[in-house]
Amino acid sequence: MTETSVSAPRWHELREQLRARGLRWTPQRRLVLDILGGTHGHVTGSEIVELCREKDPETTPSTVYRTLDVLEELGYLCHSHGAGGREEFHVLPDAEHAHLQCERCGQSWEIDAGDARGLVTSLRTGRGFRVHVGHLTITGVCADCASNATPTPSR
Amino acid sequence: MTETSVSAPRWHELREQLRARGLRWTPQRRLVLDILGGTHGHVTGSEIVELCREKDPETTPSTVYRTLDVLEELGYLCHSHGAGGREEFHVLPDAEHAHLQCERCGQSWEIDAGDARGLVTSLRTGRGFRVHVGHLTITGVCADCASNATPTPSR
DNA sequence: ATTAATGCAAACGGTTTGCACTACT
DNA sequence: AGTAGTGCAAACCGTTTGCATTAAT
Repeated sequence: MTETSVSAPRWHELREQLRARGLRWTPQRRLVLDILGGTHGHVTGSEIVELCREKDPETTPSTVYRTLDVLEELGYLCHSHGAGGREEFHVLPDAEHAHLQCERCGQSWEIDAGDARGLVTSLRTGRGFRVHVGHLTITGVCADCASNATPTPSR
Repeated sequence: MTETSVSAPRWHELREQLRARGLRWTPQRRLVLDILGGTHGHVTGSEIVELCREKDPETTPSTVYRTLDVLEELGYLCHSHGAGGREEFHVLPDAEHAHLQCERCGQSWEIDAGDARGLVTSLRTGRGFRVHVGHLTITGVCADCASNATPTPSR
């Protein structure tokens, strides 16, 4: 009942969802899902490929990307675009959260939707714009970097 | 399009800034600046290349990108990463603004920093995180698309 | 037996780089 | 004259695609 790993219990769900659509449960898909279950925040596509290769060096990028597409269609993931302009995926959490990313050190944190609530509701009531919170990445400078006051990198 | 562009008056400033750094004022840089002066919101790097080519078909991508780098260093521009993961540049406005972008229709709007103020201050006081407002792109669904209720595109 | 999914290799698209040449200053 | 900037072509990197093959159903 209690989940030590997030991915294991989700396999069942996923297998069913795949079946329901006439799609298939393959070792490669399982691996990707497994990797994703072990990640915390964002991961870029190529990082996922990398991680998969650590477990199975045979892993092919195309398969991984295709799997990510499927997982996103099924609503297991969503992707956004990070500071480097690369695709970043993250497992959909129970509550959608936004991301905070430091431009200096590159670290990122999740912030819960409540932190953004004011913004979200004002945009919705004011303009009818529905913010996709899970897609929201806020960049800036984190507390550590701000106090260490390193000169801003040019790019 | 009437060319009461914003760029002309800025040429002087820019020339001086370039000179002050021992950098040079070239026709290519002028062209890029000219193009940028005629844009409103975001433009991707390749769009800028494209636009430059319309005025001068000889335009080379590398030159454009290098110019954009210089302009950003000088503080005339900043770039962020849009929905397609491509680099998006925009001329720095007097007041920094954030961007609102619709996931369905792709349109985007500028929102003034005030709209995001609650978020910005709460992150700053709560976590010491300084939001880079000009870098903030909020995605979601705009009023029109929400009412037309088109099925969400897969990607 | 079907036909979805894989693996490969090649293509792609935006961006970057090395280098010889050009042209601002 | 000196050196920043240009143009070209090739490299790059992450991602995508076509196609023949494999394997889940």
